[in-house]
Amino acid sequence: MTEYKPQQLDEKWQQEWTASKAFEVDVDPSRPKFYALEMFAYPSGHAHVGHVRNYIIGDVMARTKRMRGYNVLHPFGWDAFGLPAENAAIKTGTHPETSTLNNIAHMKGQLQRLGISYAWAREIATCRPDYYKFNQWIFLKMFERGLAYRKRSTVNWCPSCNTVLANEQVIDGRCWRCGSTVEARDLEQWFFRITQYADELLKGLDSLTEWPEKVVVMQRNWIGRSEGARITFRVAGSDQTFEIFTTRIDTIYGATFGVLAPEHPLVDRFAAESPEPQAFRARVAKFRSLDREARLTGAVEKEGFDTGRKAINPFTNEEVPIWIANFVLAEYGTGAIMAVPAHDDRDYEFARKYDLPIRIVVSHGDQTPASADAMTTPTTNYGVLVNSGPWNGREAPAVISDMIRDAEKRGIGKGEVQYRLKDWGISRQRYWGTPIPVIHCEKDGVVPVPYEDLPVELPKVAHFTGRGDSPLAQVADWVNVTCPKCGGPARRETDTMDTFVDSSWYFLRFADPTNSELPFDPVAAGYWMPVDFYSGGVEHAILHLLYSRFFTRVLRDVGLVNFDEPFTRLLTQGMVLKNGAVMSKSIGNVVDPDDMLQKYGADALRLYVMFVAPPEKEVEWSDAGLEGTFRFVFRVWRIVDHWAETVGGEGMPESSLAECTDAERALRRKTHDTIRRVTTDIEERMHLNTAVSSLMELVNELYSFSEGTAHGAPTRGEPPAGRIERPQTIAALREALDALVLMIAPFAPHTAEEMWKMMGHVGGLAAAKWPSFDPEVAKADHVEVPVQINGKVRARVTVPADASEDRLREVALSNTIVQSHTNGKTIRKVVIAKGPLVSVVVS
RNA sequence: GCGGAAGUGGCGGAACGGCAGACGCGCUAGCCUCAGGAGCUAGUUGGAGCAAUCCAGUCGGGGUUCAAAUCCCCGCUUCCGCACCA
Repeated sequence: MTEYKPQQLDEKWQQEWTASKAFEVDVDPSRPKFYALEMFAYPSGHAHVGHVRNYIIGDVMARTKRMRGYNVLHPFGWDAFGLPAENAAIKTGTHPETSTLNNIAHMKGQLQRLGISYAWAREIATCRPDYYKFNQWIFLKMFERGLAYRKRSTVNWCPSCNTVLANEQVIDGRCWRCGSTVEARDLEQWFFRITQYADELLKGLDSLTEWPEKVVVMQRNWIGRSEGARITFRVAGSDQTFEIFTTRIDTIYGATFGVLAPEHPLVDRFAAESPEPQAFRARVAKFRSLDREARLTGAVEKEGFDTGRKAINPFTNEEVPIWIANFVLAEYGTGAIMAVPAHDDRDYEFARKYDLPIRIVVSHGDQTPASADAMTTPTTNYGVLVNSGPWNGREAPAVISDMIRDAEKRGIGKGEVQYRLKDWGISRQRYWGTPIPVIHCEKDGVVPVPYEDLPVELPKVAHFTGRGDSPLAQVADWVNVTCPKCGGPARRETDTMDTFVDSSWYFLRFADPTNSELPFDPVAAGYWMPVDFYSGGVEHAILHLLYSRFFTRVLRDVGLVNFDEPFTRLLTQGMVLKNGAVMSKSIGNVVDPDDMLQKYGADALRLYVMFVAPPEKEVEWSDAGLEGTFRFVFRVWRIVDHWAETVGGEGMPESSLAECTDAERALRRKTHDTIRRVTTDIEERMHLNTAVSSLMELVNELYSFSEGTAHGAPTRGEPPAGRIERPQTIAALREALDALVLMIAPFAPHTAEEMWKMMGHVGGLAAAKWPSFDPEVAKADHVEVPVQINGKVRARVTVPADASEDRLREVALSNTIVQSHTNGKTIRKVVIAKGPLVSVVVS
């Protein structure tokens, strides 16, 4: 018996694949393409099994599709810019570039030891000038189109990372990366106008039928479209006005006060005009800080004060008080609202607290309280309007569009759509990122760097302090330049780009990773894109995936691509836990794949990770489970080794089903049944766990079948003797073993390659064809059909698998057990159901 | 509060309205072995029975159907996302 040494097989075949460039590909319009991609990696230093689960999932898909005849692009790269490397530099003095390149080298080795079939010739790293040059190129295109712009604004500032965060990067008032409490700061920032694509990004979600519903919903909520109206209120006794946004204009007759956000522009004017400006401002300031504090802790106490000013409701013409309160958000809508306490939870809470008037204007029949005083909770559903002048008796939603039309006619408002989505702030006051390619000239202002001067390369900075401003500001000979327009003295922009810019288009770069003129060749991208199968963590459900959809549309408008959606099918893989927690260095529960490779080899590890649960589910790591799949690979190895000499070879002996014994027919049937199941489990359902279990069943069947032959099943130290002469037996075994080896290859590629050779085949597995499914064989043999009487299975009958329904009915009813149950009763119905199953109904 | 997903053995999980618990882990017994944390065979939802077999059973309660883990309604629980978005 040939000894099974997984570690040696890993090494042997990995070298072979590299030498033969087995996974490198070129554009080939004559073949169907398949683009399999896993979210690229941040080079943190070491990949743990949680990370590699994702790469194995993608590799199973890529290897399967390759054997199915597709021209498969399966590349990998590094999301190499980012704060951790810079923070490490501050701590240890190692330059971010040095540590990043070291980390990449180590992690690349890990992935290669796992046997992931990447086209390494296409490897990219975002920190290389040949990559980030095109971040800058795309930035300039966006600048030309007004999609990149600069504005002063209050931003989220992380005091620990010393940089700005996008709204998406603030979670519960804390930095997504380090968990520090985020502060507000006023800074000049660069923004990408993603809001211009808000509606398109929202509508595009409908076409993403192969994305998890959950991710689509999260994006839809994030974009947060709401239809309503913008209505102008005049301030009584002045020419000042302010606008409010509402989705419930039907309740406007119940607006008993107005509320401004503390940051609303009118607040400063009110303060200035008030008798005691100082006191006024102090109160506002309190709400501003309160607002922020409240949002951090989640303890939300609504507070506010009456400005003493009145607003005129343009529908009722009555004067209502204007308040300032912490619960109105400056960033959303117009930063001001009409408060309708009878029909809005927040307004109701506020009105009760400060004893403001409540007026019911929507009736819900019996449910409606007799008076506002009797009201205990606001009613927020649509209903019939009351106390609403000419609109009484009308009903929402129909009345809403009529009221908007009326407001438009009278010039006091208009219908409007609001989005929760904000423009994307991309400026970061850090070193390790893409320099923003603009120059600030005293005379010409903001001047874009000319295309021919790209890339603007990062200068080598020797010293990292981690204080305040961008480290780039201290590199004088880099910062001080001449203006490209006037030749006068000028300074470079010293902020760098958010690293999410890097990851918003990298999937396109893989189509043409060495292009020095353009981000990528449109023809190459046209062939490979869109990504057919994309997998990664659900933590990127909003940020990365939304930005990538945005960039794809921008590049479409620039003329580089001709499609809208970059990722056809998305799989969000679940995390791997150890002792109930996500693996992390600080908890000390990291499972290093290299330890597992040492002990069991790549194939057992790959099989285990695929088998333990469906890919999208979270899993708990188990050493015992890994032992189990190791035993399985060993079991496969032994059965192949046992028979290779006896039944191996190319071609297939003559064998018709009719000549087969029952056992041979059963094995052939199992083989084809397994082919069907494994193929659909991988390609259609993405149930990689059940694909593996089907293969285990086939192996079990092979052992049972072997028991029935003169050679027996493989046991330790008993090599099979002699040859099998019967062609039907050879055919059944060879067919089953070939199919097994081929289908296990995506999961256990090293072992499969070796077994393929043992079976006497020439040429590697990548070039071999996936076994083909024969439905005739799959349904051969007799089948046992259960017979149900009044919903309960009472008997089983055996019929040829191709028996007609009439024949099946006849056999079932003649069965003795069935007859004992139906004896003397009227048979009302006999149904032949799929399954198959005979269902008899008696009275 | 709003939105989403899900509740099946000791455990991970199977079952695209048709024999519930495939496959694996763990456990039990036997075989083999100098030995085994190796291998092979059998068993493993609960209850009754020597047994063939029977009864109950997929969070709880109703319903649709010849047939429900699966579809519908009500309730409970868990996980996840958003969270003062007007």
